[in-house]
Amino acid sequence: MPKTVTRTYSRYSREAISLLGGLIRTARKERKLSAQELADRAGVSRGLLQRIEKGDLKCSIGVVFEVATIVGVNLFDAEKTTLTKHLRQTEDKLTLLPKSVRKPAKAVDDDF
Amino acid sequence: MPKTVTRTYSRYSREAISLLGGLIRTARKERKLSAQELADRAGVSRGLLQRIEKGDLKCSIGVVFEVATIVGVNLFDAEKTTLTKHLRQTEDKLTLLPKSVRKPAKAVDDDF
DNA sequence: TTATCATGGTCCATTTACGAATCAAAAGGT
DNA sequence: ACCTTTTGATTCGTAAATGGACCATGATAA
Repeated sequence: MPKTVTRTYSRYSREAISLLGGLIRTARKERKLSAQELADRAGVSRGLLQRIEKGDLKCSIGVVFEVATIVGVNLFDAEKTTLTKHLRQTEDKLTLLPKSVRKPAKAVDDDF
Repeated sequence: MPKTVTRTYSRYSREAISLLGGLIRTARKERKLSAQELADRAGVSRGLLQRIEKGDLKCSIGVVFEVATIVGVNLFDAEKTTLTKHLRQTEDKLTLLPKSVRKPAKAVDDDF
C-alpha cells in the first residue's frame, strides 16, 4: 500500500492563502471576468482556478501569483519601492550573513 | 510522445516569488537555522526548501507560506487588522457581487 | 418562463512535484 | 591545517497535481 503524505499547515498559512484566493475571486468579478476567461488568460484550467480561488494549499505558487497578478492583486505592493530594488537589497543582506549556519561545538564560557 | 506543459509567467510573478525566497533565506540565517533544521520544522525535505529559497515557481503555495511563517516572514502583515477579519470582509464583498459573471447579449444603447 | 451560460463538482489519464539517497565542494570552528 | 557540517546539485521512484471531459445546478438576460 502506498504511503500517503499528510502535511500540516499553520492556521496563519491556511488563512493567508484563503484570503488570497478570496481577493482573487473578488477582483475577478469586479473586472467582470468569467472563471473560464481568467483561466485562459493565465493559461490554466478552469478547475485549477477554482481551487486557487478556494484557497487550495497545494496549487503551485507560480500559478497563484500569476493569476493574482492578472487581476491586479499584488502581494508586494510595488508602489514606493520597486520589486527589483528589494531583490537587490535582499541579495546584499545575504552576502553579509555567514554563508553557512553552524552551531558552536560545545558549551561556551558565557554560560554563567 | 507525451506533450510537455510549458507555462509562462509574468516578470512580476517571477520577481515576487524570487524575493519571497530571498526573504526566507535571510530570515533563516538571521535566526541561525540550518537548511535541514528549517526543513524539518516545516516537514519538508531539504531539497524542497532549497527550491523554495531559490524562488522556484512550481513549489506548492502551502509549503512556501508555511516555511515563510516559521521564519517570521508574513505576506499579509497581521498587525492592525487580523487575517480573519480580512477573510470576513472578503466574503462580505463577494456576497454583494453578482454570483455569476455574464456579458450582455448584444450591443446596449449606451454606445453614443 | 425559457434559453443560455457560469459555476461547482467528480472522474480519469498524464505530467509533474516531491522525498530520499548520494556526492562534491565549500565553509566555519578549534 | 584539519575535521566536521552545511550547502548545492544530481538521480530516481513514487505520490500528487493538473487538464480535460463530463454532468448537475444555479443564475441571469431576454
